Amino acid sequence: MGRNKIVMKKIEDPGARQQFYSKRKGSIVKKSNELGILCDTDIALLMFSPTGEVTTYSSGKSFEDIMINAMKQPDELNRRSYEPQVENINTVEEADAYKQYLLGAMERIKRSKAKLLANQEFLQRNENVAMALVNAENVAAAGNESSCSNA
Amino acid sequence: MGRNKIVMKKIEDPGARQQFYSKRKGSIVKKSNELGILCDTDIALLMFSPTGEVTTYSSGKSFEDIMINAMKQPDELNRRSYEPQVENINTVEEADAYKQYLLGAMERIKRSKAKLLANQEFLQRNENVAMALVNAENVAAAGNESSCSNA
DNA sequence: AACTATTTATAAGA
DNA sequence: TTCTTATAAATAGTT
Repeated sequence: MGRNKIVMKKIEDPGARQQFYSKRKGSIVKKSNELGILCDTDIALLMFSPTGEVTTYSSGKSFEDIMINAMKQPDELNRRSYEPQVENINTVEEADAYKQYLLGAMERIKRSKAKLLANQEFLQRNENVAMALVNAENVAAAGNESSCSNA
Repeated sequence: MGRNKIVMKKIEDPGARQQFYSKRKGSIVKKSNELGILCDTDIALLMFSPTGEVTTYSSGKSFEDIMINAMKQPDELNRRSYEPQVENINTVEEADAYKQYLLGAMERIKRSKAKLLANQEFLQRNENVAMALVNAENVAAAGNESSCSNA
């Protein structure tokens, strides 16, 4: 959208390419932000500049939260699963870095799960107490007596 | 860009919201594709529709390849690291699903690393052979003799 | 899904 | 780099 139509081909001049990238990146982030707000939905963007600098954008939630949710869903556009294409890891160092990331993620998920289990147990215990109270109430009602307990 | 300016606020009518999402999603994917081509760079998109359907787009490489590369880089826009925000996992089942994903990723990365190490050893061995040949060549040259070998 | 009046994005140029 | 402006594109409302 400008003085001339754009030609869909790599911009060879590095300066012009970087300039183009900066402008367009901004608009895509802007549009994504609008979409996230107007549709109240999760959007995640990840882009590399021509010089290798990473930009992420995520609406509301963190980028990885959105990723985690996506892993639970089938994918509409490209049918690939979210499996690492390991061909793209070119050195043992890169493999190790990714492994470290995964180990960290595992550790966090382990702690998270422990917390969830603890919460579940707590809720279950509360439910048991509630059930006991309801039963006691029923018995009491049947006997036309009433009693209250906060225990 | 239309008959009226847009109001930056959630579209409450579900039908209108879904329609808006479809239109805008298309343009963001289109713009991202253009950016990927014109700048010859990696772009990854992940969006949820208002009804929870996931769309991903990735230029060239697979979505997760781009993710893996991004994990090796500092992030410009949002300073969050790519750590799972475990608050977003609400059930033990979700935690287990994500754990299974991570275990799979670990396994694949392990195999990838083994392959890389094997390749490195192979290259190292070849380099040793090459060095030996070069040395032999130098010795031969010093003695003004020449010999060829394809071994 | 198609049509347009308008708004928005943006390619070139300053 | 930032601003300006002519023009291309996107798109809101409508059908």
